[in-house]
Amino acid sequence: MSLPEEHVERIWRVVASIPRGRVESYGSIARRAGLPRRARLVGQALRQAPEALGLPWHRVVNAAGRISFPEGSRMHSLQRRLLEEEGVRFRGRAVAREHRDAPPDLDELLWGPPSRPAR
DNA sequence: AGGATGACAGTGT
DNA sequence: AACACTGCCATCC
Repeated sequence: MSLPEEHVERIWRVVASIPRGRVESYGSIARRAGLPRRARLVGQALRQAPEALGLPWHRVVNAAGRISFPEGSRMHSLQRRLLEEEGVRFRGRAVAREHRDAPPDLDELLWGPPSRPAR
């Protein structure tokens, strides 16, 4: 089986939509691309992304908020530098919470999205 | 053909 | 917080 070009492009689009100064996890990106539970595909799609696209690949971190390249590797330091350059701060090895995707709160889980029309 | 390998994640301890 | 284990799936020997 190969990774359908269609999937790859949806992933690229989602990554392109991550605003400056914020980060998003592989899993979250996969979900938003309509590929739930397939976080690994995000990494693969990113790996084969042409440089010319100018994707903000550095805004993609793992679920723990940490950079997935090995510590001390070139890619790791590059990613960290790019993030810090756009104002992202770290707490230890993880991106500070203020830059991560907002966790769904209990109210929303129980009551559903606020956009639902009131009776 | 089949096992190892990842730019991962969820759950359990 | 750090492991260990399992699910995941395209790629690469």
